[in-house]
Amino acid sequence: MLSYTEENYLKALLKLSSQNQEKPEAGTNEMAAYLGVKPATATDMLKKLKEKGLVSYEKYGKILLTAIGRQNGIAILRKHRLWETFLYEKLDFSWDEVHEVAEQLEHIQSAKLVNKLEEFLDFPEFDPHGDPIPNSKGEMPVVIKTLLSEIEPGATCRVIAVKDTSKAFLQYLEKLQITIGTVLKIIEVINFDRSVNIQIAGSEARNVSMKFADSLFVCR
Amino acid sequence: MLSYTEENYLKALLKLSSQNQEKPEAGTNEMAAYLGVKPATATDMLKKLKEKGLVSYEKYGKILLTAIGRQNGIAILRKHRLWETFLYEKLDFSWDEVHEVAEQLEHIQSAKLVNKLEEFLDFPEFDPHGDPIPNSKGEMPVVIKTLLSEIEPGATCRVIAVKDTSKAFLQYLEKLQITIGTVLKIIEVINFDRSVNIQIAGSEARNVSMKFADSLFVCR
DNA sequence: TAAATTAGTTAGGCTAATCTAACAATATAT
DNA sequence: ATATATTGTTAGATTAGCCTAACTAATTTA
Repeated sequence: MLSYTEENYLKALLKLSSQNQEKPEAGTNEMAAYLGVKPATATDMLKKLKEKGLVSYEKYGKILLTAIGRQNGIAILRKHRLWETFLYEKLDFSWDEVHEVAEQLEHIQSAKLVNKLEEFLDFPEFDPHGDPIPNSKGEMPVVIKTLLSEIEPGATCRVIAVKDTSKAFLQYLEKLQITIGTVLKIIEVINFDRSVNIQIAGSEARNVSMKFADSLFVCR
Repeated sequence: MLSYTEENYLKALLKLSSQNQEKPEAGTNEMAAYLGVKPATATDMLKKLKEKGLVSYEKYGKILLTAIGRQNGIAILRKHRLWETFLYEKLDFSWDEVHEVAEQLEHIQSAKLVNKLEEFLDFPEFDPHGDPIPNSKGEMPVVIKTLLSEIEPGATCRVIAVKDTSKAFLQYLEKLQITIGTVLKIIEVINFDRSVNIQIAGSEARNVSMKFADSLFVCR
């Protein structure tokens, strides 16, 4: 049985390692920053997780999840995303509110609960942010994600996920009436500041920043 | 903000003090036994809760919840019973399975979550065991509960709640097809062992033990 | 490549919640 | 009313998760 805290470390490690496929390991400082603790604390916990066979790591070396560690991490991710979906779809939570409550709900221990919840939600494949939900075997759909900033002018694309899940960004999206599935047309890229003129769901064109275009995943 | 553990102490105190109206206080040993800790641990926590103004108590004296302590306890009870209702009604959990998962869910911190959940469940007044669910103001319906063992022979009554919530009892009830609302007719009380012959929802009469008749609340 | 910077570890301490063992107060029974 | 039993408290130790300060290893830069 994993503690609340151990689960958070595994989830962080999973998140950080899946961020770029090329670098499937994380650093102590990076982890600590992500979890809001000091590096010394992370070192302690890593030793403990290593003892338990959940991560592989040597002093000053790379930190990697073991198969079991990854499996556990995915189980938590699954719960997190199912709960987000529940809050969004059934309880009318907004896009930017679901995360912090799901952070708590993901630690509830009950295999029956998560499976029944999944059934109740009709086996969703994606959470409200467009991220894939692992099934009970830990498998999840692989989606080729492209940043909005990488789409060539003139092309049309569909929003499939957010890269940035901060409240500020999610609230801005809501204001722009952009959600998962919204169709965007790239009108032009302004060379001066790399900002982009886009058309949202066929309405009038408007300008968004480079930072914005770098925070949204779309598919062509 | 209360810790997970503090919440459990408040809930225990509320439970023990509402058990008999005549004795609205609990003892250290009683509390400790209920929570599965040693009396010394309970003493420590009581001092802490007193510091925080949640219980009133002096060394070797009676333990009572303050108004604020009671309020907090009721809020937890409300969450517990709403989650039980959710699990039972929406996720097809059985009567005897809801409690242990609700024990975890009741500690989730989000005012919005509990209110939205209540709305989603259509403002239920009673949980699956027949216990009243406090509303957002902490009020709950007062129900006059009579034990099955106190009903006179020949009379008819309706099951309104269970006194014993153990798995063994709940599973037995399920087997007998007794649930909240089931109508029971008392045929006779056997003097020898105080067992009772009852008719369940109009079907054939059968004998149940004194212990059984002492574990079920009915209304006339 | 040597110095400076960054990343990571160790040692020692703190707090919350638990324990055991010993003790003190209260209640009960002859 | 005193002895016994029950109930409750204190003191001191333990563990998990966190901290700071001081250190060491690895990496980057001049």
